Amino acid sequence: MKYSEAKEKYIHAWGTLGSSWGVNRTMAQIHALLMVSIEPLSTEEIMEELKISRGNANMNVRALMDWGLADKVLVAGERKEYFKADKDIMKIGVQVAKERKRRELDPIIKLLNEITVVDGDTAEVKEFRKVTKDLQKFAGQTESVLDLFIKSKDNWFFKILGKLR
Amino acid sequence: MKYSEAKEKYIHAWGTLGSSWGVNRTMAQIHALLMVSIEPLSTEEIMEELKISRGNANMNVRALMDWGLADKVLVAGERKEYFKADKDIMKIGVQVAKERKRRELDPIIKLLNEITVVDGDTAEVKEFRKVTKDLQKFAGQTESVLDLFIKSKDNWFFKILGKLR
DNA sequence: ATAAACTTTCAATAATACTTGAAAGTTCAA
DNA sequence: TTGAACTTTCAAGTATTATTGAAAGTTTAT
Repeated sequence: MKYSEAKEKYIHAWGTLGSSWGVNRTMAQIHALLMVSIEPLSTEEIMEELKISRGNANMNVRALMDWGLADKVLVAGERKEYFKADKDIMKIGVQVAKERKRRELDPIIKLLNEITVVDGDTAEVKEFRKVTKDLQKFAGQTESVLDLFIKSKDNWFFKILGKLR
Repeated sequence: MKYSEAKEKYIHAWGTLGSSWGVNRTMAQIHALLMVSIEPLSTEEIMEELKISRGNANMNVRALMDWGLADKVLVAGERKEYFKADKDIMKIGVQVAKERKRRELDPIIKLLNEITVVDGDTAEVKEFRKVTKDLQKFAGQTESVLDLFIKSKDNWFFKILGKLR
């Protein structure tokens, strides 16, 4: 397969995957682009490559930096800002896990803590309490796993997987 | 907290969570509703409770069944269909993992297999190959973990977690 | 066969999310 | 200070996705 074709497919696919992961398409595409480029890219270059506007490029590059998935790179003697992505896939995984935990799991845990103290003792309320307590437990376990993953310096996750098989 | 308030918050939150998980809001809300109700619910009851149209209720109930998260229940002597959700949170987790793997991971693995055979040996192409191979490896490992999780009869995931801490 | 009870479909509409591009803001060298 | 080089903002426009509701389809009892 030709490089240009492969690159295009890859960027496109990454965008699609991103959208089913709560990350918007363009942000995922910029990330994909930075992942495979050798040199850091400027906003101009990103705009050009992905055929997007300046505003869009700017917003999504900032979002990537928010997520800890891209960094500014200053080139000596240049005013322009350049951007690069970390290419270590495990680090990316950790970053994404961290962000999603913060944005999604944490609020859910907070909510569950609030609502499991619902008053009453009708069958309905008992059932509600049972279900939400189960969810709370599950959320707690998930949190523990994610915390371990996030804090892991090396790759315990897959080391364990190796032992299991 | 009053039951009605707690229930409302819970359904609302579940809907929000759902949307950042690739499941649409209404589908997640119907699921939340079925999770806490003691009896199976009819389309009418779902419409009433969530203030949604018949078409919407019907479509999303079907989607839930597609995902394996809800089942039809036939009540003797009734024409109407009723629906219930499995309340075992681990089973739900497994179902969701299964569906998402099929819809998201599988296509990515397929794509990576295609594009890692890109031809050329410029620095650019070499980098591309390196990055996509890493992704391929990561995707493969993720697949293995998911498969283990999906096939697990009991809860190995958290048993191991227990041993780790 | 008919009709009542119920479910499904789908074109139109509404809601949401994304993108643009030009104007405003910032920084810095001279 | 000025103005050129660059970045950020945001209102308006576009695209995408979800929802409605009425009509068409299906099933079952009689």
